[in-house]
Amino acid sequence: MSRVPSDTAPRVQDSDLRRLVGYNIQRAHSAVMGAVNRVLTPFGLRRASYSVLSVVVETPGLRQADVAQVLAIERPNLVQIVDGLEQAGWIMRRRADADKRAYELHPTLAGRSHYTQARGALVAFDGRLTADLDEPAVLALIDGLHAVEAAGPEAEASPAMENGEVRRGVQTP
Amino acid sequence: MSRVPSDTAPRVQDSDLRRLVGYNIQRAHSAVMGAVNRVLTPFGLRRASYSVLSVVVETPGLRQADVAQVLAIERPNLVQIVDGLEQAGWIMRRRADADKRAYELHPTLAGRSHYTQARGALVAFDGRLTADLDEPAVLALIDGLHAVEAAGPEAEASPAMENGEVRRGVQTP
DNA sequence: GAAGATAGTTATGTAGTATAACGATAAGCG
DNA sequence: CGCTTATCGTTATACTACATAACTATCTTC
Repeated sequence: MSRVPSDTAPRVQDSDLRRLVGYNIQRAHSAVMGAVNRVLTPFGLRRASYSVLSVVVETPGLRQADVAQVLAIERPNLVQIVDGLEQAGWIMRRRADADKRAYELHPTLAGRSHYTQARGALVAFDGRLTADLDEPAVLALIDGLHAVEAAGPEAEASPAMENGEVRRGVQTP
Repeated sequence: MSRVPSDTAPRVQDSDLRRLVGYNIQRAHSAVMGAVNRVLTPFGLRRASYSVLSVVVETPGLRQADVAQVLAIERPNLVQIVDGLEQAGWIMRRRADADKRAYELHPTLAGRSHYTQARGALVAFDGRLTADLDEPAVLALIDGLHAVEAAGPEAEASPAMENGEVRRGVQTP
């Protein structure tokens, strides 16, 4: 070891990026999601199917479009997820009497039980993620993430995109 | 319109998921990253290439493997990113005299300038993401994300709890 | 009853990321 | 020294998540 720049301190070479909330979200996301999947895999679930099962157990009778909106996923992608959950016997599609196009989603008994078990494992894992934080810090973290999520769509309207065009090269690296 | 189950309040149907830090990270991530890309696109950059350019400007002379490690991306994926940045004239590959296999990455003058401009736009956008939070809240958010990122890999080890583990954080009733 | 909107579905595309394996060079060890 | 093993950059490839267009059946509206 011991080559290159300054061999003194363990300098962090992404300190510029670390000031960006978005970069920290991305790093935390990629550091955590693989592990979440590995927690859910033994239950035959993925992140998306777990979240759908959660919503269906929590609020039975929602239609697929409602679930898609709640979870902010596209309806086409929801179809296969619901297929999988239904074939596993954890939820049921029931035609809505008010609207013969729509399906209401209901959990089965097995689905409720299975969700409870998976949730136990996932909540335990999630708690370990924040083991180094006290409770106010965890609440501040969740609250901050929620605020960022809410601000996300609106923040990209460029209010102060003054003068000069910056683009020079036409590259796309 | 107005057909929902109980038409009283705008009930949140993912409250069970909202207690999970991981879920909030995922939602914030998907709410923000598209916008980040749209901020960077006018500069001919993507999230990954921006982060590489940032590290190369901040710490010139790192080798590709070092950059990959700093950014937690796989070396194969770094190759095309460096290709793009080099073809755009923003960074250079320089053979390391100590190791004829390795390339040291250095920013060009144009690269430094371009990075400064892109960073301006991105920092402005990132600030808008947290416009609803005061500064302590932003610091708590970043700190919490960093803690989660650090805990991520270790948190998935054994479901078998070792000795007295203090369970803090948010629990389900 | 016709026109347009909506629910679920199918097919398909794209971006991000991960893995295996290769040639070239380096480092370790007899 | 010569052999083995490890590392650097690279290529090719695969998989996952996510997004869009368009179809059908039905609903809504006038």
